[in-house]
Amino acid sequence: MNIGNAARKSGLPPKTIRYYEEIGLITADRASNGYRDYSGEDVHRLRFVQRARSLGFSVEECRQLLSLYSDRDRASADVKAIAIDKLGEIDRKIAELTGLRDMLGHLVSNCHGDARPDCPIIDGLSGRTGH
Amino acid sequence: MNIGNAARKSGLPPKTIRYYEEIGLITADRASNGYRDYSGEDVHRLRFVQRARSLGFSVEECRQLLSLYSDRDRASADVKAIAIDKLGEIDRKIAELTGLRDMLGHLVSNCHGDARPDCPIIDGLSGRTGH
DNA sequence: GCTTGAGCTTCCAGTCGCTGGAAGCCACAT
DNA sequence: ATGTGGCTTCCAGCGACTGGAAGCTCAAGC
Repeated sequence: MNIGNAARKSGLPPKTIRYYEEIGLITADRASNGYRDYSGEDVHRLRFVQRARSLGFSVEECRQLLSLYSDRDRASADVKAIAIDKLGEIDRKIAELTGLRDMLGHLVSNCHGDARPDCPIIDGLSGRTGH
Repeated sequence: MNIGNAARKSGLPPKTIRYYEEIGLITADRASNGYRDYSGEDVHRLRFVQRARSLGFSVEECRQLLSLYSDRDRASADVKAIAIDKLGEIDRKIAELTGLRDMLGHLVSNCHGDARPDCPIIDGLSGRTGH
């Protein structure tokens, strides 16, 4: 199967698939004409990576997960450990963004937003509290 | 004031301050020995950018905000528009991360996490539902 | 058989926002 | 005089792609 097909089936752009090969994440066979040739299993791995990436795993984590995925004898605990780490990271990120949202939301709601130059958002950013 | 001092007062590393100068965000005077020389107002701007960056504004947005910050006659509505955009972006990001968290959390809680190779996380990523 | 267009190949460069390191100048203390 | 630390410049690299150029291959239409 050509790269375009594999791209359609995996949900990854061809460029990205070539990049993954370049960094040694998922390498394909080559046909006699030099084209990359993807098997069903290759596509499976590509989709696996696509899903893992969209779940926030880094490419390096995908590499780990792929090797765990291929290892029929690995313990589920190994996988769970990685996933739990990731979960904590996501939680931290959500908390950070929520704090950020509250602060910015506060600034926005205090800004009258008209033609006058007086602006609590700018004041807040500049460190002046306005009190 | 030397760059090290400005760095301490603004909360930005010297490297970052030089980078900001390189991209024309905040440029400092030069002393006779070639050292960058920061005024109190410069430090104010640096801290302004530091805060805006930590609130999730991109460097380009900081550039806009800085020009609005320096413009005594701009309308607060101009600033508010940028901030509201950013707020929507942050909300979208939070929603995305929350969905992600739920999905990954679901996978994790279904994984027994012991020495057995059977693992719902891997199965979930590979597209097999397990039903 | 020839042309056309799409799809494939490689390689190089750019994105964003820094960050690290090397090489060399400058300032101040001992 | 010597050391130490801070300053300067420039170059390279991070992560994860993405865009573009130049050139090869394939399938279809005439």
